[in-house]
Amino acid sequence: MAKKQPDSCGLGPAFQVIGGKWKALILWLIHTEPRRFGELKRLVPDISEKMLIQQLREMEADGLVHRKMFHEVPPRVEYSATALGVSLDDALIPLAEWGKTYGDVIAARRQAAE
Amino acid sequence: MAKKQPDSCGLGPAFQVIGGKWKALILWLIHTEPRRFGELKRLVPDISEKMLIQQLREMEADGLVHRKMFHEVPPRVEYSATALGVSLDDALIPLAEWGKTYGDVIAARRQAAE
DNA sequence: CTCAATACTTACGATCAGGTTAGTACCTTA
DNA sequence: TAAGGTACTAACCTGATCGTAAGTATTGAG
Repeated sequence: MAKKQPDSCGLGPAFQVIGGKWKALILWLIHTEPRRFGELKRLVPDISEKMLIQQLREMEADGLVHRKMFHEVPPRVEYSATALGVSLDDALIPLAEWGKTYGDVIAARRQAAE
Repeated sequence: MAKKQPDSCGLGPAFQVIGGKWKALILWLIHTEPRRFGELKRLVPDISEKMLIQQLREMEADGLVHRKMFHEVPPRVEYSATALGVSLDDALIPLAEWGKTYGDVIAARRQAAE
């Protein structure tokens, strides 16, 4: 679970639910279409299975993600974003835009400072 | 320094510069008017001096914050947001709005799950 | 009768963000 | 002469976060 965040201006709760290394990326991947567990694993090759489930479970507990299991012969589970999850994803768009615009500047600056 | 973030959709760089427990709050406090070190300390009473300087230095290195020192008798330093810092702050507004809107829902949900 | 595929679960260890406490140098005021 | 305000700096420690590697249950294919 994410760290305690001080709160003024409402960013605290937001960072609590979306903070960490993987959650934003996972939410992004499921925010339009449902994805299976193994599908997500393939889409995010650097994540371990443990982390993937852990993050999905936490997001499910926070109401951002819906989990639907099919009782089939090879087990099958689909994860999708809830309305709350989609709203959060929308709120992240400007930040993503900022990153796309200034990411290179930041990277270069860090490179130079190394 | 923030954790390595995987990047697609541009959120990686953004989280790198604004991630962590204090940076967003600090940026918020200086994004309109310059603030002195001690002023920030008073405004964020729970932060330790070490963390405050550390975060300010990192944000300065990332070009979000400008540091101006006055060579005066009691030393004096003012921190202010650069144009880049202000643009990042703007990009955070929708996320802050989301937090203000759904923060209570999340908190209640976590309370219930405890 | 073993093997592969699915979606997990568990145990352990490493790493890193964050916190605590103390100390620095400068000058002013009492 | 001692205390206090300013803006730091440094050493050390804890605990959350993240990663690695292995094991689980089910069933169908070969």
